Amino acid sequence: MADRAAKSALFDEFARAAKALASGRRIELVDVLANGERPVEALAGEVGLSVANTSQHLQVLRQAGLVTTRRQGTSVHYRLAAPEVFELWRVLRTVAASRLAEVERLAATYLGARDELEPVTRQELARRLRDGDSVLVLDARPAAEHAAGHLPGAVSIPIGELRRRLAELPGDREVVAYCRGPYCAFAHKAVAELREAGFQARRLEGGLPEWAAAGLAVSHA
Amino acid sequence: MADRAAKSALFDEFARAAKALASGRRIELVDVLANGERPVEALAGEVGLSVANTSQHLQVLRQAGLVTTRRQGTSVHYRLAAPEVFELWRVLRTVAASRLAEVERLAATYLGARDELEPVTRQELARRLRDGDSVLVLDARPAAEHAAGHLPGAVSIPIGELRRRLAELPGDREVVAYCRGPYCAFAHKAVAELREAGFQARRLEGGLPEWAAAGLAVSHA
DNA sequence: CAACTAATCAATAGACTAATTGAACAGGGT
DNA sequence: ACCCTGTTCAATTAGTCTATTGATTAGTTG
Repeated sequence: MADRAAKSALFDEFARAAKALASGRRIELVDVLANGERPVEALAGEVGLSVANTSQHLQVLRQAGLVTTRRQGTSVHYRLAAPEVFELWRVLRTVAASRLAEVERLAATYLGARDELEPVTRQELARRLRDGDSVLVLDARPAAEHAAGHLPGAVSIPIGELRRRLAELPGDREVVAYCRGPYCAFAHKAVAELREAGFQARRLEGGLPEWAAAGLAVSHA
Repeated sequence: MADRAAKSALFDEFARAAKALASGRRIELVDVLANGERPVEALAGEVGLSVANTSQHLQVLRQAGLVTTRRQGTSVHYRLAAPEVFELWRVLRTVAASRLAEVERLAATYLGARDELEPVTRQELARRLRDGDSVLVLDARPAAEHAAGHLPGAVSIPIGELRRRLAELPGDREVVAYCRGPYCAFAHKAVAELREAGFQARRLEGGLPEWAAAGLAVSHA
């Protein structure tokens, strides 16, 4: 039947969207973009590729409808085309993490001995913030991502600046650090550095995108 | 930093799972498998490929952890490795459908003038079944999929047999037909044939997997 | 045990695809 | 005009992907 051709074409189109995510670099880009829009040059820096190459990857994502752009002056800002795109990435990593032992192993390599310490759940942190509990929330992401949205009351200290800005932190409050998500190393590193310096510190489960997706308050101030 | 290599390896691993879905034929396989386990030969028939080729595609899915197998006698039955795999396919098609105009166009080509008639919502059908409302639920999928699980009280009439089995249907009850999901043509065709024959017929929104994922009762009797 | 069935494997042809780089180009800002 | 940021192009290199064929393994049946 002619149906076969039509059906194939339709499912190939779905495959196109999957193909856009069939590259580690493009997934990294989506992971960063889940934290807010960024211009190409910044994205290139984040994933460690040339601007030209990053631009190519972004075109692939755009043609698959996963990201859109906004021109501001001379720069072009990319962002996820819809919240479902983050959802797609979230489900993808869930499936991969639960099905591929390899992911577990590589995550441990990259993030360090994972979960040596239980992370703080979103629910718990939300409750403590609501109750005015004494806790310092630390945003370990780059300043631009903090500016695009962050946890209420969070202090922005990009991971690279943490060591020389330790003095800014009060020693008597527990620190809860967060970053881009479960596969971002910033918060892990921050916690390690803080504990080494004698602070009481823990990591938040997930990152800002997960916090926002859970419907919790995001501050833009 | 050495971090880059570790990070790349980790995200490449996520990409592996996406790559498994980066083929229209493999997505078709997942779509069928969401309706219950099937042996290789049956799957080959469904997607219109040779058994050997189908087996190859299934290996790709298995290595990505999306499906698992069970040997029964001489045949090997494949099934989705976890409910999240269906969820992944569901989100993927949602993203693709809302972002790619092309999908809309191709879906119309394959399924025919889509939604000439509003489909019955799951909620509405569930209520009518609960209330003992007069409705005939018709399962247009192959008998094997019906056997693997179906809507409560549904009558199994595979689309290919419908025309010569019209006499079995009572003329005084509305017929609600369903199949594998929103991109399966069986229910569309069934409704067209039924209406042509003078029946009052509508399509259920989504198919069995969506019904099950919504937590509604699935009968195996 | 031989014959048979279902599925997988191995090898391969052929056709594409993908990632990347550097240079040229375009749009907007100063 | 000239600079900046991105995009596009052309070219290179290195695969990858699909589908096919024929051989092979695992399990069943007479």
